[in-house]
Amino acid sequence: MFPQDPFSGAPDALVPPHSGAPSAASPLLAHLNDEQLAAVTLPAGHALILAGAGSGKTRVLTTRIAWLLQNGYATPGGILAVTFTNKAAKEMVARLSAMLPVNVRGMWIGTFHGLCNRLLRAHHKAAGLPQSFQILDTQDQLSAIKRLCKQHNVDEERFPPKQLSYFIASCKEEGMRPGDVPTHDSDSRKKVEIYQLYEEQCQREGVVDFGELMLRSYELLRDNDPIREHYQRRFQHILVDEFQDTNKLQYAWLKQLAGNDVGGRYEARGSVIAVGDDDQSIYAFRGARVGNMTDFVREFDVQRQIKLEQNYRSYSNILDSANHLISHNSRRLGKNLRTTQGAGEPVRVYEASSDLAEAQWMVDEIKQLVRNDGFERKEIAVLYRSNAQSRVIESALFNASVPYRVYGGLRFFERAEIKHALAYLRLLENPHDDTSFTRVVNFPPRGIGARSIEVLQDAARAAGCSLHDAVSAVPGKAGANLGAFVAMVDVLREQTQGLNLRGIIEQMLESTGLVEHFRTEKEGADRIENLQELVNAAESFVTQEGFGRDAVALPLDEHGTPLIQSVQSPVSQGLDPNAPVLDEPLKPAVPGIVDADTGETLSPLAAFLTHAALEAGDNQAQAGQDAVQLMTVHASKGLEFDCVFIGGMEEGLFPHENSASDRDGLEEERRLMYVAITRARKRLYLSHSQTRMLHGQTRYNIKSRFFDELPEAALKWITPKQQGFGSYAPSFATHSGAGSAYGSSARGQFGFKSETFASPPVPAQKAAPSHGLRAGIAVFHTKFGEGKVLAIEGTGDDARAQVNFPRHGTKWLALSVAKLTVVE
DNA sequence: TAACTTCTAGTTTTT
DNA sequence: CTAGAAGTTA
Repeated sequence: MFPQDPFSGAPDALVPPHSGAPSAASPLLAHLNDEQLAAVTLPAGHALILAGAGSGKTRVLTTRIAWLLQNGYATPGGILAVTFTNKAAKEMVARLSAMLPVNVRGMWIGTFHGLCNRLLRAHHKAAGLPQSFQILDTQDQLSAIKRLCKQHNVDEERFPPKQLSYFIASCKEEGMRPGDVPTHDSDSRKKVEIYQLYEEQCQREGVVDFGELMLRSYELLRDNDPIREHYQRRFQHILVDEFQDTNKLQYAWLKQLAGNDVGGRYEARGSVIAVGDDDQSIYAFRGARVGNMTDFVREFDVQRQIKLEQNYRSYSNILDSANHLISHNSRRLGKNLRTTQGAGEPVRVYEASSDLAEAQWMVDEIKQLVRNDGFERKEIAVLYRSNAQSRVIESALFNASVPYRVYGGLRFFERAEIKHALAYLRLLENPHDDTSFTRVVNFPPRGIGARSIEVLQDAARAAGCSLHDAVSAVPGKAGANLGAFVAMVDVLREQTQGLNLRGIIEQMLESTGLVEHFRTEKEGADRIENLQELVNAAESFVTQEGFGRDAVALPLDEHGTPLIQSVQSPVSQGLDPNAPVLDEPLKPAVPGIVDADTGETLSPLAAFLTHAALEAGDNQAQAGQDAVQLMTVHASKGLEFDCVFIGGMEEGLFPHENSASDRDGLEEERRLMYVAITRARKRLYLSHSQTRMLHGQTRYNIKSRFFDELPEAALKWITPKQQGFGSYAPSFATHSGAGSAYGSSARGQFGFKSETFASPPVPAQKAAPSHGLRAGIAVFHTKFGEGKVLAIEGTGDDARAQVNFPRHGTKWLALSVAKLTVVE
């Protein structure tokens, strides 16, 4: 059945039967549908699982692992499961420990970055890093680059640090070191030069950024045969979640773990199972390559592909809408979700006159859903394409006293006061961390200004040492102040020797004067509270899972042979699903990260700092509250709600104007819409608005093209005929007032407005163009003044004109909304 | 050094 | 419009 034995060299006992009915008697496999069962009990070999939204993907992944263990096809140590987010990794661990009464110790389950971190700590020597290297987050990386630019007199106008940071991150994602980056002009040569300098700086300071974490561990595996082969031998079963989101480097990393390039031909040892959904690929903009899915099938010679198309989440009106929409994309692997649930409520579509009116409608609707239909507020989500849209909705909810929660703000470990505290802690670990040094050298203020720091930096560069070591070279008062700072940190380091993590942090908060500083600040109370929260976070980090539970990387001897043989204990032992679950608390008995060469463990402080960098923490408090959930569509991926509102369904917004120009961009927007729709279980509401405040200007948007790609039968337009009155409705009158152009005839403005505003399922009246406009004529707009019509497009409500205004540039205006008069 | 003013740009984002 | 950054002044 298989062209080559994928398990060559592996113990026979680990090979699942290539055929034969799975033991359906197992309670593990109960309640799985045929597709899921097939995926869970896949025979050895590589496989691609196309898991549609709401098809029980996580369940399949975890059950697969449990099944492998239970049947003795794998040992915990032979399993590596990789995800993108900490949340997904945690969920997998949680579900797995609920399924198996055995601890998950021994399995490598984590994010790409988390696993890379573990690998690099264990083999830091081979990777050329200090054991307690620190991790730079995006903020830290940017400030490191800024510092570098200043030092090397880089013109920040021509090379904005933000752009450089993006450039460096992209290079690393492509697997390129400075020497590998093609250069064509002086600009790109300069960028590569800065990239090189940045690398040297990081190396000197003992820090790595997120990209480096991936790239360095990829290179570690690639260039170090014993280490690579050790892990290849160990991980017989590799499972990858959200495979459609992997970038080039992550895929290459997986290939290193799974097998070798043999004379241009790729031979994978273990079994790689990639789970993903090409229709939910929404991160191409940050380097994700959906193409990895087809590459995987080709390069791993994948013999088995399973589609999970049974959806357990949504009613069919919602699902039909999703299917119909996504069918407009080309280049799909092909998948159609189905459900056994009924049609459910139609998808409701609403047209508002303004963004304010749209928000108000949402609030009214939400109140009804809660009051009349008994939905919980936390089961109602409002999704939008871009963050700017949340404001109006927030204020409408606020004014109506509806509790809400906005996702996507600053996260706990990203808060300024927390970053300051962490910087001090880092300096305790590594005095040469110049990024942390500069962050807190004058915070709280201690009379060390920009001038002093400049002098210090020059001295450090001249001596080729860290800022910490260069302090003594700075003369005068500045030098004295700097000396006092360094002495304070050094004393603190002495004082905290032997203290536990909590003690270290409390001592630090005291000695550095951080808490004292915020006591005098007006907004300081919250910050002090957060610092207290940091102590709590450290406390629970030590006592809870996380620190201590993880697998120990097997130490290797100089030939790369494991010093401790992986334990081949009878796996069946303790795997009886009916066995009582041990409820002994997880103790930090075994340190999580061990040096493979020395057996040295990472200090609790270093481990906590790693944790802080890799897991920025939940954003915003009151997570448990019964509050309406507000978030971008991107942030909603992986979540589900009873009721979902998708606002701002307008051309230019969704699909976004920056993406609508090329096909790939538009297809990603469509996938984004697909993700948004499939979040809903029971009710789905779509809305668009005729006018919207954006960048301080009123924009007139026409409704999204995506409406035309939804099945008419599943939709219901609910815009009331009377809607559009009151203060929110833009007047249809011309600039000279309601009376002149249309007149307040017998028809009355009510009748007139209702027809104009209500958006019936379209083509009802396809009357001749009533606007009387054509290209070339001059028009007047109340806001923009006089302009010239360049083009007309569409009919009826969709009609819009491109007008060039001398003062405001060329704009597309929806004629059903914009106040245009023909200039005689 | 800190408070104040002016300027500018403005999708999506995890690790 | 409005947040964040850069520039300016006491």
